[in-house]
Amino acid sequence: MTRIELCDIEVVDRDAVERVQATQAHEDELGYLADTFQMLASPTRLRMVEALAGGELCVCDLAAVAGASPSAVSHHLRQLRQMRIVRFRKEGRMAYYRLDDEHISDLLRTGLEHVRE
Amino acid sequence: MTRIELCDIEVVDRDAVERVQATQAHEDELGYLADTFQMLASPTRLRMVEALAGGELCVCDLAAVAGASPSAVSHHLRQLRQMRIVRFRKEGRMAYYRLDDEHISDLLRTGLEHVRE
DNA sequence: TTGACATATGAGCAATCCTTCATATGTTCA
DNA sequence: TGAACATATGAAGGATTGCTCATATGTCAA
Repeated sequence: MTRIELCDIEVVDRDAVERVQATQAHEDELGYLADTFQMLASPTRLRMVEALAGGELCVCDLAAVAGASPSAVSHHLRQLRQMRIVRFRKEGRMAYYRLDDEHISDLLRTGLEHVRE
Repeated sequence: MTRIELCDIEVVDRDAVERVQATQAHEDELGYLADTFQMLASPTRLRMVEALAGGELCVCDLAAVAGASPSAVSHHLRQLRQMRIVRFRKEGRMAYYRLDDEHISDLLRTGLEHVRE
């Protein structure tokens, strides 16, 4: 933990700061949450997630919808899998992806509402 | 628009692809949405946003809560302002920031639910 | 078994991000 | 007015990202 630059009075409202600090999520939880939002911070991945909000799709069709190469899409899918944004099932040589849970489409919908307001 | 690599059969389920394409958000909207999620994709900014979910704070206190320098926090706040994640009011030489609307705390809550499940 | 194909993955590169340092702006108070 | 201070901002550098290209894996069909 490096020493941080601070205002001379340190904090303006010490009570407010301590109240906030008491309720903050833990470090690792926040890091994980940041990584989760990072997954939604790319237009290509957003197109993929938006497409999957309508139902499962194979990698090939995801690539067509997202306007990206199957390779790029596959790289993205691995990240989305690791962050539990998507799940997939294998059927022969095909892989069908879907959103992991309803939180993801919630995030998408709320985000769209925000940018459209 | 560069030519994209495609599976030989082009798409597996043409109907599904066309159905999805018909309902996708527009390019600029998705770009804007991606930028919005990008704002939530940094632990420091997340701590700031989480803190502001509890009420308004000045830059100095935000820096204390986020464990970052006032300079770094100010840079982040400019971005958050530009993406309409936060609003602020000036009072003398102080600046008090708050979340722009309830969508932001919704995103935070839903995100936390997702990572905690 | 062999060739074609859907998907996955490693390396590498340009672009972007997050922070620090230095400095600027505007306000308060002595 | 001038010093102190809260906040803002530009430049710069190391870290991270998103893509492409090359290649690997596993499946299907002839």
